[in-house]
Amino acid sequence: MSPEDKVMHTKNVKTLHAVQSEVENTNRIALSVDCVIFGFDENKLKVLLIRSDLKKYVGKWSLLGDLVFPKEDLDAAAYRILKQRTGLSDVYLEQVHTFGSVNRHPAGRVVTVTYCSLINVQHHKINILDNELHWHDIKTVNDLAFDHQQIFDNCLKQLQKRVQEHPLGFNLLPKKFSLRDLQNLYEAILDIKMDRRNFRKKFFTMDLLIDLNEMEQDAPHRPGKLYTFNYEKYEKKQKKWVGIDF
Amino acid sequence: MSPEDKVMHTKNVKTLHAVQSEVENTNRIALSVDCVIFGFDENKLKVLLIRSDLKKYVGKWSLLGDLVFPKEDLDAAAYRILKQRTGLSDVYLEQVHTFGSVNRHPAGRVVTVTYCSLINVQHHKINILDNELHWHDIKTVNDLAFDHQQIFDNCLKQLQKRVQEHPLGFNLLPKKFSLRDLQNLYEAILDIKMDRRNFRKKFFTMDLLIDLNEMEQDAPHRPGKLYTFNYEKYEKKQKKWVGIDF
DNA sequence: TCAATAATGTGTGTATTTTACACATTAAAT
DNA sequence: ATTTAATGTGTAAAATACACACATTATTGA
Repeated sequence: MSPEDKVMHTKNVKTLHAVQSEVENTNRIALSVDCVIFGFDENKLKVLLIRSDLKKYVGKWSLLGDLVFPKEDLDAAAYRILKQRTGLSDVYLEQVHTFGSVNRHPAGRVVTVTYCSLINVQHHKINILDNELHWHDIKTVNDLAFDHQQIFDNCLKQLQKRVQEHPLGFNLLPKKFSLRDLQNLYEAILDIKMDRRNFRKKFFTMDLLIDLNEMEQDAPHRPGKLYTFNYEKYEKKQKKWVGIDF
Repeated sequence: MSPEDKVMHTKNVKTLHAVQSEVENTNRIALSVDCVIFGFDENKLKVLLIRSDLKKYVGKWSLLGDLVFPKEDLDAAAYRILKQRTGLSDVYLEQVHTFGSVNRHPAGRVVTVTYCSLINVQHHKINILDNELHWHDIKTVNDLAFDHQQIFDNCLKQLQKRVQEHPLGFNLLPKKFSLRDLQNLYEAILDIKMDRRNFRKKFFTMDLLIDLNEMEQDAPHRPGKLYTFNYEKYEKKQKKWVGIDF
């Protein structure tokens, strides 16, 4: 060990007190969570937005968020927002990215942890009576307040990727759905058209849908069969995962 | 607009001042970044760790991190750590996840944004003279300080996934490398064995390696050809990306 | 210098997966 | 009963992934 090493090492051991003072003093920053809440309605992917609560951004829409309380876990804060704004618990929620540019918020330094949430629009339609909250077709979303456009774009991109690798999409559908519903969902999320026969074949081959032996009701034409996703079976099977491709 | 809307809307508009007071008052939290710095040496994937600087965790190893300054971007803070600890700039760095359990840090509430960095060990070997810093074979990493084991596991898992989808791995290799080097790298990261012929075929088919018409020097046996990654070509080609599979 | 060694470098056949594509069937609406 | 608009199904071709064996080359050391 060289002399410098000893110095470095000694210098580097801190008492808990020393660290506490760093943590408690000037180095603190406001922390928020912002939720990108997706829904699927009328065969369109939608996102729940609220009118901005800041004068500077009046007229603009923004994501749903709030400051994190000092004694609140990050995920808990995100769930709090969701519960507050949609009335729903037990929804799909996943952290996506943290945005922390110094000047991203006009009120001062606010670092925000962003979450992606997928909910079944049917389940909470009753809670959305006021029009400060609104479901926006993702294709029309633009010019959000703060850096929320960037956050939204980032989140949508991640959703598009993850929905192909994990069975997230079902969170956006009713428990019982037709294959047409499922395909419409994927087409809306990925913004592409797919071949109906190949799409069905894919999901049948996966063997993760339970045929409920029920039919759609009130279909304008020939009703399709209803399915539900077999989460139990999915959990059990671990996917082979090697495949370099870029 | 209905009467309720007006009320809600009005209620929700805050002056910048009101928000500023929220941001400035009690709701502030210490924020840190932690870097999981990977290297590749002796055909093993390694991670750079430092002896814990807290008495409570004395003897344990921890990731490289520091508090974020109030006027410092998150990424800038991560780069600062990297520069400080490895002497390197212009390295691969990517945000991975933010950990914010209330009790994750003994000194109080500290939320940490974690980053994954990939560096070429050769480039900085000279900088690592003191022994408070050490490269650990990832297979022997366990029982880190704080929640750093969880952070490390999370980061490794993400690396394993991303290295298959993007050309990250080359950041861990010298500019010139043999196909054997490349295969060793993938085998070390993914912790699997691969068929040499198929591995080569894969990369040749991708057509993203530039044959330098040079040979390895000082190989103990027959030397292999040297290649370099064609970033320019890679940037240009956008990958087809649809393939539901879970 | 020559034999032994230990790696590099290459090709083919098979299985699996993806893609393109068309027609019969069913229930609802008129 | 006819029309309508959807559901439901199969097959051939192409592309990709996988398993697998032998000749070649530079180094080493006898």
